Amino acid sequence: MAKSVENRALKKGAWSPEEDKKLIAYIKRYGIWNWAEMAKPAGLQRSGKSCRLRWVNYLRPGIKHGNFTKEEEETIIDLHEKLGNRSFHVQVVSSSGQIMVELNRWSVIASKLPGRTDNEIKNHWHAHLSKRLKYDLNSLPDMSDAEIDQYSSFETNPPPTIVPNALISESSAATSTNSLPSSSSNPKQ
DNA sequence: AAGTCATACAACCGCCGGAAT
DNA sequence: TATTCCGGCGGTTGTATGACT
Repeated sequence: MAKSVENRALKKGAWSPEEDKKLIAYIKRYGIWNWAEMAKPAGLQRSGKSCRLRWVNYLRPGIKHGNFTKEEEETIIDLHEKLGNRSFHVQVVSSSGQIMVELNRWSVIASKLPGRTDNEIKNHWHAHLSKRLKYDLNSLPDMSDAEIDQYSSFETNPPPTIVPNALISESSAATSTNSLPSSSSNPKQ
């Protein structure tokens, strides 16, 4: 199939207020139907991916900007610890039966923080929280490699991962707010 | 005041999975 | 069944801004 979008002369970099207005106006009028095709009639020389990212992360209604609260940071750290793997699956009960839905780490965390986007959480994690955890680990008492080997059982007892088959309702899956296994199911707790 | 460095944030790239054909 | 496209994600990069010397 031929590429449906002309990739030449696509604009990159920061979005201007005019571009934002164009995208918002187009989506208000026609809705989201195909990111790759929408940019051109919207008057934007942007890739579909760029438009989608801009909308999802900044222009979409309800997006919260600004500093993360302590509670939000704790939520991120807690969930990041639980969702160590890239993704997991949940079973969703729909009228047509059970279907499996894949949820990804950052989007799961974002679903727990209304108004926050996965990209914003990811950036905040890399910029702040990962470093903070790193420093916390560095503040642990000194142990030699031999001591670490002696007391660790990583080979036979790897860190726990999420048990994927949490049974959730369709309505809760839509917001993903109740789609995580409870913390009590995590052996680390 | 100017230059340098560190930090924060916006955006891009590459990849993958699902849907459509 | 195979192929192609689109949406979405994680990781990474680029740039603006502030702090420091």
